[in-house]
Amino acid sequence: MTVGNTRLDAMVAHLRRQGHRISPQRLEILRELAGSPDHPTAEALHRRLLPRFPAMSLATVYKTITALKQCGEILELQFSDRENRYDAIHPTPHPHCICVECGAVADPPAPDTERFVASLVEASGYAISSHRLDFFGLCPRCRKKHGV
Amino acid sequence: MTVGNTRLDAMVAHLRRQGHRISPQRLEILRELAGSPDHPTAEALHRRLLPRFPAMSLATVYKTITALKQCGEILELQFSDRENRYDAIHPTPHPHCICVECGAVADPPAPDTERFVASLVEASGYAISSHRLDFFGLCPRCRKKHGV
DNA sequence: CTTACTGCAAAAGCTTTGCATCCGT
DNA sequence: ACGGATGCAAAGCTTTTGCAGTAAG
Repeated sequence: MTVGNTRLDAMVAHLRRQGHRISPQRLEILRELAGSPDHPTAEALHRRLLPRFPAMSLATVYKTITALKQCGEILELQFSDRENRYDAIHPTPHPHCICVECGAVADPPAPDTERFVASLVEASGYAISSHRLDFFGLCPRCRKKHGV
Repeated sequence: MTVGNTRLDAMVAHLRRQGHRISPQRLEILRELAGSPDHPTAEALHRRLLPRFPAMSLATVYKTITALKQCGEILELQFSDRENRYDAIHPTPHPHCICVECGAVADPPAPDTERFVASLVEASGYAISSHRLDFFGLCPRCRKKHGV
């Protein structure tokens, strides 16, 4: 059962390489991120770790996220009307599906993203370096509840 | 010189139809939006209108934006680390280019957006109703400054 | 040992809300 | 006249920052 540490190891290594230190709290935050495909919020991470670190501060979570952003080891999905969501499992830009009812965020089976991005990059006149592709709608579970 | 009022008229009509009233301030906010292809922030709108309405409150701008959102007559580009930007000229989802240096937002000559969106909608399992396609990079002007 | 990290509390930044008054319709 | 709009100020939420103490390397 030593599989699945790849992402964790990569994050730890990259942080160390950048001069960051790995405290027990930070290690657990990274582990939680590496094992959370649900694109958690900072608060959700904090909540999940409180049992293990009853004194952990939410600021510590944010500071770790800041370090990861600086390393390009986490993707931040910004929202102005709710908490940001994070994806440290796939830190490079890719499409997301966001439920307008329950807020769930998922990685859809991405189709020909490459081609689409390439064509826009070419036509834009901008020197594109990154992108964000969000799709809003009802997730499968909320669809059932509404019979849609 | 009566061209270009189409969007303004549509916004006014839609707001009226929803029971909203059109005050002089509100009319000017709508006019400013209809004539601003630069995706202004709420504060930018406020700033541009102050000469005409020295007592206008920023809250009034936000309240008008809220009414427009309710009517689907404005597109809101949310950000958590800077002010939201608004597009009332093209209120339906479409790609945007955002300059990571100066913050400029532009509508690129969109390519086959339809096909891309359709393919993702189909594969996602979500009942997609809307989307947001952002591309980040240097705008033409900032490219020159950096010789990129 | 040096310097980054932690936890707490305060601050910051943008958007929303409450309220009295004003004004569209 | 009725009920929405305005302006001001206060509140709200999420994220960031300052600081003294602690601990990683």
